[in-house]
Amino acid sequence: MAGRPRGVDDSVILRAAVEVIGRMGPAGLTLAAVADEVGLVPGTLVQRFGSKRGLLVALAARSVQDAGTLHERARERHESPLAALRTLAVESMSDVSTPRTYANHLAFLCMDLTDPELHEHALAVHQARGRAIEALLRAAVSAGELRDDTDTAALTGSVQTAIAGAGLTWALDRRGTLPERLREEIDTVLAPHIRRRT
Amino acid sequence: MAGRPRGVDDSVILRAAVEVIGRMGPAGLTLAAVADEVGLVPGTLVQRFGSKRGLLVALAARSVQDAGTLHERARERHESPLAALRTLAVESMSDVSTPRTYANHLAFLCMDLTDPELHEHALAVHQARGRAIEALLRAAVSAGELRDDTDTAALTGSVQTAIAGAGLTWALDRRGTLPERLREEIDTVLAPHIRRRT
DNA sequence: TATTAGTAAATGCACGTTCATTTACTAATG
DNA sequence: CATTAGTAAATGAACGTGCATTTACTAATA
Repeated sequence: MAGRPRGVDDSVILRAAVEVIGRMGPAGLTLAAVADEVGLVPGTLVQRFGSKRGLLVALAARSVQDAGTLHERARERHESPLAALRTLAVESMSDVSTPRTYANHLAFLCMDLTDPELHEHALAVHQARGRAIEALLRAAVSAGELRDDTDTAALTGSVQTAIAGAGLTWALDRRGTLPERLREEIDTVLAPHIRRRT
Repeated sequence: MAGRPRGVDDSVILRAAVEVIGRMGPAGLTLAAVADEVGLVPGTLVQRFGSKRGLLVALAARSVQDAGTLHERARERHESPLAALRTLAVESMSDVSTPRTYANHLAFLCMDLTDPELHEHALAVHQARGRAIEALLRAAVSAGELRDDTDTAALTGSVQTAIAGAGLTWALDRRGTLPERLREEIDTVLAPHIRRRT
């Protein structure tokens, strides 16, 4: 026997939480703020997720899923592997609109890093992205976009630190747009391995 | 004229605050925690810094000073410019001992980024480091360690994102030590510009 | 003794959480 | 078909806690 149907889906609540984090930062992520965003009351969120921490765990779990689908989509595109790589980097930041938004999301990520269970999820996201990047780099080698002697594993690490560094420095100096900065840094890292046109 | 002398200096309190941030993260940075660390009582800190935010501002101001002196020291060393650059990067992280510690400090930095006044300080630190890096890069060109045609301004940006990225990815995957990771990333960025031995 | 540093207790606020109650729906039953 | 029982979702008003801040007081110097 079904009871009263849910007014808002879990996914809507989690999206709202992401929104709140971007606007208010981790300290502003209160159950009241999230509940307000979706037209519920704080206690309801506790009942549905068990606790505030339960909501955070659900949020982290969703991030892992998202990272996976992002990977899928990037591979399905019919662009060149390197173009797909740049797109992947930019789209993985779809929640970020301003430097402050990025700073808030980053602060939240850091908060996760101090909690064992949440760190597991954050690491999973990071590794999923790493695998996606390396797959695209390999494809780029196969497609002749990168030199044959490219160490794709090492280059993957460089690309990831470039992406992370671009975001953080952008949050600090606030120059230009994030997509610009990401593309710049990625291209700089890739440059030595780009295959010259024959 | 002067009344009762202060039992603990401001600098000691600020150092304690840094310590607490590293251990507990921004959320754990309470006046009680800091006061406890130095053997005072929360109310005293409010009286001395005006408010909790006052303490944060003082902390940010001290970071700006520190960044400057770090620059000075790096230039005074009798090492090669590139060696000094690597040392500068490592020593600018002297408060960081574990990935978690770094994550906590980073989260605190991000917190600052959402406050206009604190962001000013954080930006000043970032720019001071940028100037130090560029000075060392220029010196490296003069000393023949880097190629003459090196675009030191552009390379400065790359080095800064490499440093930032190395820290963040290290906090995520927790592989190796931070100094190792920093040196690795910096060397990768510098590699294309290193002058071959004659 | 005048002045400043420090304390201890009190205040007020924001937050997560709990719980009795109400609402909205489904599934039996006559 | 109309009615009733059953159930899950949501509410709103508590409650307790942890925190920054205030206030009245004490301690230590010059």
